[in-house]
Amino acid sequence: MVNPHRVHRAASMIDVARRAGVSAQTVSRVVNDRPHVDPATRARVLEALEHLGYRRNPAAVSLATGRYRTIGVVASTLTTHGAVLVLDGMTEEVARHGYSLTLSPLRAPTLGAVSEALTSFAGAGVDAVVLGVESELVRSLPRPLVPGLPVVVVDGAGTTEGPTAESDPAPGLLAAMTHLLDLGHRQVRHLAGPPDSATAARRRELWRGFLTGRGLDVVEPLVTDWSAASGLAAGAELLRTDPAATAVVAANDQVALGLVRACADAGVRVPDDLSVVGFDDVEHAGVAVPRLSTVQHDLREVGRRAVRQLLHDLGVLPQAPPWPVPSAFVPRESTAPPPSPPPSPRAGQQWSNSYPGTPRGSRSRSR
Amino acid sequence: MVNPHRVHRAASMIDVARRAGVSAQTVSRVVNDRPHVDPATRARVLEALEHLGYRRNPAAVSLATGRYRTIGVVASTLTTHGAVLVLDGMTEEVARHGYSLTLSPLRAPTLGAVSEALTSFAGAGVDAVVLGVESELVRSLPRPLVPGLPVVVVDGAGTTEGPTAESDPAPGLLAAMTHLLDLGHRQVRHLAGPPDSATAARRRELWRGFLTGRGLDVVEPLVTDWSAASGLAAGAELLRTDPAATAVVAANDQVALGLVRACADAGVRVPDDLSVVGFDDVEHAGVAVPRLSTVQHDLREVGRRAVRQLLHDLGVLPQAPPWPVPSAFVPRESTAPPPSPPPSPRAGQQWSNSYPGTPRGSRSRSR
DNA sequence: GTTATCTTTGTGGGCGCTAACAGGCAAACG
DNA sequence: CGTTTGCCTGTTAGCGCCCACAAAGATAAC
Repeated sequence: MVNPHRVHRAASMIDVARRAGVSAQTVSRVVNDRPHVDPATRARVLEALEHLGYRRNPAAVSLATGRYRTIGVVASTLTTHGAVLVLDGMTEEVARHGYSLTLSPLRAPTLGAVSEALTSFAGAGVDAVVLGVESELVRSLPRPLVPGLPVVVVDGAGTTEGPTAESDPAPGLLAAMTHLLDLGHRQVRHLAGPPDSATAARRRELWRGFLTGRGLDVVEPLVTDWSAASGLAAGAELLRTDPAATAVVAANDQVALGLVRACADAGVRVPDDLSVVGFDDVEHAGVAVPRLSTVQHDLREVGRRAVRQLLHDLGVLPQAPPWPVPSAFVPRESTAPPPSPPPSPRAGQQWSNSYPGTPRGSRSRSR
Repeated sequence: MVNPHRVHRAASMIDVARRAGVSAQTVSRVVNDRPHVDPATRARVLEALEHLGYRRNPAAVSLATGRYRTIGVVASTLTTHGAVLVLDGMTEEVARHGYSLTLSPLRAPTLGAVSEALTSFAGAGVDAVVLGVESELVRSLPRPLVPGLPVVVVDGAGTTEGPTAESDPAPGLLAAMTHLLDLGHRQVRHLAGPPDSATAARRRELWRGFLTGRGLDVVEPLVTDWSAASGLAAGAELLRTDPAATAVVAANDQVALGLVRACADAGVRVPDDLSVVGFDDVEHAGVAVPRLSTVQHDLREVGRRAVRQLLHDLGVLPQAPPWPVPSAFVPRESTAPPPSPPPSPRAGQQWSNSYPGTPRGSRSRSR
């Protein structure tokens, strides 16, 4: 026998061609929906395709074309809800165009790990890459990241080269600040994200700019790592050291929720004693006690557009998507007027080493 | 010129072979770390590999070997935190073995969509598949799902064929129930997950079995879709229709948190008036107000083992991982003794059409 | 010293597909 | 009526790698 007996070998183009009485090339044309095939021939080929249950071998296609129809994702971690939403949006969009998504984990958020993941992708079956490393360190990577490999950085605010896939915190955050000021707040603090995060920096500077623009007090923000636990810790410290604050804008919802917890621990009522604003509008924000006023942005859309951006860079899509994706403020229950007429912005009024959890002046909420 | 000038073509084995003065086959042997290569030759090849920055072409390898070193993931949606953790664990484990993960979305949780995703994977560059569709419908798919394609169903409790990748809710859930009974609760209700979810069924039956085993009252659980919103709705209804309940075990944390919100809306204090137990121990459970007592299980580990299971099925790993992954109860603040001596289990004491939000007998918490 | 065995290396073929080109044929044009 | 143009189809030559086998030399066995 010429061909050894193989169990369950999938039908190849040759098999289909044989059955339809045409050449493999014609089958290829039909499969790829290319012109210059006689309708009758096409019908015969389609029948053979169907009958044999033909599925093209992606490895062979990739080998012949040099294209993989795959987009790689380098994500520092899937633990933040935001990253997941972006990923979900990418999955969705990618499927729409017949592409696949390949995940590469990145345990350590170091430069070496990133460029290693990048180069491993470079030669390894990926046409483009989404860099989901929200950290300033991406800036220090040499550009272009990988020659000939389109890369889009998600939320890499401030990178000079090319568009970055991100949502614009300005509309929502500014609306939130305006809302707080309209309510009567003059002491609006910030619980910032990690120092090396471009996203965190963006939100922080928006907050700072707004306050200085109105000539209001800017107290250096406490730093968190985006987590609820660090929000709790930073929140407790803020309550202890800065009793003048009547409102806090947190870097994200988890931090805001941690702060709410810190308030509960300290006997500070939200929103009666302290107004809290989050960022992201995670699912839980809408059902938390109290329901969290927050800034909403469509991270799934960011993921979708990131894919479209890459597909455009690859010449698959004629149009690049617009950037950035907008955001909006969603007022809920965690914001209210300040408890008492705001003290005139004068310094030196801090209690140091007061007991944590000291209850502060409370008055019933009036709306 | 024979070869047209190409920009930036990656080095192939032939290029490496030429530089090292050997044949491509020898390079292949070195690259794949196979024996029967002279140490000196190996060194020369390694040098050439390094110098040319060689990376093997995965498409060519796959074409030649028929293996893809890739595991496909069919996930109904990434919106539940649990699914994300499992995915994260898989990503981690897969990387450890030099495999990749490919994502396939599944918008509609229908039989057709699942088998379509499955067959599309079958011919399309994947050695094995993780089915992350937590729904009974998977049971009704014909077995084997795809001939010659190892498949592992995550949390597909009750499927007869092969091991399913899951955690065992029993230890944690039973400990939680015991904890509630020890506290003095006799009216323990359940807010169940969706009816077509095997996971939800498992938890529900564990709850029911425990109660009937002790001769306690079993009130049919209200149904949710895992979301906080549905937990809020079901929670409100439970508070309205079942005032005898002193404790509720929710299908997951989101539902539990929704219930807590419903309590806040209705003026019911947690845990003073009602004890609440969640399931999953999501990040927010630990900082919620009150901190949620919940059942913790290592979903990342489930993901890791799912991959190892598949790798074992493929003959890559000699040992299959143990199943299931255990769970444990984490008591926190949302559970306390019932507000008053539990009424004797007698029926006919329901208030119908009482006002939602009617405050119920409260007493200060005593621990 | 001769034969068997092992190690080291190379050769040819093929995985399934596509790109580029080459014909054949019909219609359109001058 | 010859030629150009367009459509349809097939041929050839790889893409980069791995498998089976062959061939050489080195070593061991007798």
